[in-house]
Amino acid sequence: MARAATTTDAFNAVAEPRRRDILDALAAGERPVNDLVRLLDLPQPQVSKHLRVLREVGVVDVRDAGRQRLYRLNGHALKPIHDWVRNYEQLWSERFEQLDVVLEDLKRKEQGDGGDE
Amino acid sequence: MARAATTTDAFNAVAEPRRRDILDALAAGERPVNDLVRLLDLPQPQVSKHLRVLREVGVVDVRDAGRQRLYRLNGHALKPIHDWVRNYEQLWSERFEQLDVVLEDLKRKEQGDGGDE
DNA sequence: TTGACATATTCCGATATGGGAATATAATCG
DNA sequence: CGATTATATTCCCATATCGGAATATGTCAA
Repeated sequence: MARAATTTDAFNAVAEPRRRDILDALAAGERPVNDLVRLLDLPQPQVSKHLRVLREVGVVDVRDAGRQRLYRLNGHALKPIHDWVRNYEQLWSERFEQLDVVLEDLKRKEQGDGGDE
Repeated sequence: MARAATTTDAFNAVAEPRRRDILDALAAGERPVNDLVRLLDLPQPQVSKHLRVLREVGVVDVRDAGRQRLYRLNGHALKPIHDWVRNYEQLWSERFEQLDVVLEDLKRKEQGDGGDE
């Protein structure tokens, strides 16, 4: 097998920076494809292809509006990513770094206890 | 160009579920490779390969210990993912969903105001 | 209908992938 | 030293990718 398809997951879909850019642009609200083309300065077919991937993973929804297709963010599909990475948040939070300092202190004290050195 | 290398980003590195499993296992603390092999029930070469990717992206660190190599999580490298996805958190938070209800109410009222219907 | 606009799909090529299997490197033990 | 343990690397292959270019589909307007 090769690398998992981009349409497997939100994780895989969002690994592509252009697709994150698209989502960031859609955060402001529903937009037609050409809006995104202008905003991101990408060829239209590329944008359509990226949108297809995002749609297949459920992170965007589409709505027909005359000859336009309005894309809208569906944040729910990003929740698994958030839920996963959230477990590591403490590893860089300030409070945790403070805790680190305290633990270092304790360790040093403990060692001081053991010997007379 | 093809898809971005897995070693480009934390985003790309972490798109592979086995690599997330490895990180989850390392969350409990430093571990030698064979521990991971047993825990994840994967062939040892695979684990080593995944670890290489994770190392290149900086999400794990290694330390030599005799004939073992102890891998340790480096959460900081995951912060960009957290920072990005965090902006969307409100889209599925309960408070936001409550707000949605309120906004719907307002809209309905407004429409009721406009006409006599 | 014909034309203009908006979007989607298809074909192409270069590339990196993850898995399997085999093997290489490195460190320790007797 | 040779044997064993722990880990890393290499080779092979099937596959999906992104980008570019061209083209297809769909919708409105005159």
